[in-house]
Amino acid sequence: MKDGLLTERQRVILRHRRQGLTQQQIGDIIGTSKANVCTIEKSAFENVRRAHETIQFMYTLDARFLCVIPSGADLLTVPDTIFHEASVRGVKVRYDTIGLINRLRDSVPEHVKARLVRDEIQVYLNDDGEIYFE
Amino acid sequence: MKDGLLTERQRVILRHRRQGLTQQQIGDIIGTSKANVCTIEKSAFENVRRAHETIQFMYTLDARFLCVIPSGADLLTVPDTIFHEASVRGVKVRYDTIGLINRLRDSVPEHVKARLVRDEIQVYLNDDGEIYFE
DNA sequence: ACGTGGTTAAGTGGAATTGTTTAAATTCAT
DNA sequence: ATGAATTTAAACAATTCCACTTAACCACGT
Repeated sequence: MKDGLLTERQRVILRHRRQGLTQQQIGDIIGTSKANVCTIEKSAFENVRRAHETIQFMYTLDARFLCVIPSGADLLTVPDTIFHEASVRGVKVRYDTIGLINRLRDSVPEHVKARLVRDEIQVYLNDDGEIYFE
Repeated sequence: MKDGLLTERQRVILRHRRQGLTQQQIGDIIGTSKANVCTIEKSAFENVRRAHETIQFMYTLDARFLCVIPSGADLLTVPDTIFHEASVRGVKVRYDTIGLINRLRDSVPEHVKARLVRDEIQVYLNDDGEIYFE
């Protein structure tokens, strides 16, 4: 029954940082190097990012699988695919073409390179038209 | 650059679970025992709980320390303590007495037993009157 | 050019997590 | 109360994560 993702060390550093202290100052206080403070702070942010991603995933549980975008697809063809699959299921997607592309880029940027889909992407659709990528 | 907290195994089990499958059925599908499915599902939920707690903590970063509720305090005395400390700082709490108690129970249920505060609770206050417990 | 603040990379010891099995215990509907 | 579903405990190997050091690198303002 541990508490959050962040370690005591990570929390302390985030707190001090929010107070405006420099990494060097924090290092002096907690007795370590500025490089170490930097590393710990970085992994703290990484943990927060993963926490968000995890919560995001839980939303996709309420969504149903819609389709898969194959690796190598042209990014600009993705919205039409999604609109079509959604209309088949009788659901109106709550994004337009541009909105969908932006949503995709925000959600799984590591799977997109310019106009190219570099890795296969799973698409999920909510009853209220929300879209999730994975 | 890993993605969320949940492992592939944990995500698959949560998905199948949401589809209504039993642990035995899932065990057959992914090739392991029902006991193992249970364990993995449990640790998945544990991870989700920690994700929530983590982003909850991030909110407290924007908040300032308000006061500490000592272990053994009567739950019903907590709101008045908080209202008083908040008014000293010139901030209007955005909850009434009942709302605060509910907020507290939702936020740190493991620190509350009936009317008794069993473990010390840190209280944080936002500029807009939001309250966070830890 | 120097100092300050921040970031990065490689490596290390120790702690924690994951998936697993086996076996026992518990809940729960019929 | 019988059986199915779920939960728990203990133990284990493999993996991952944490904090840390050292040493270097980048960007800046003076």
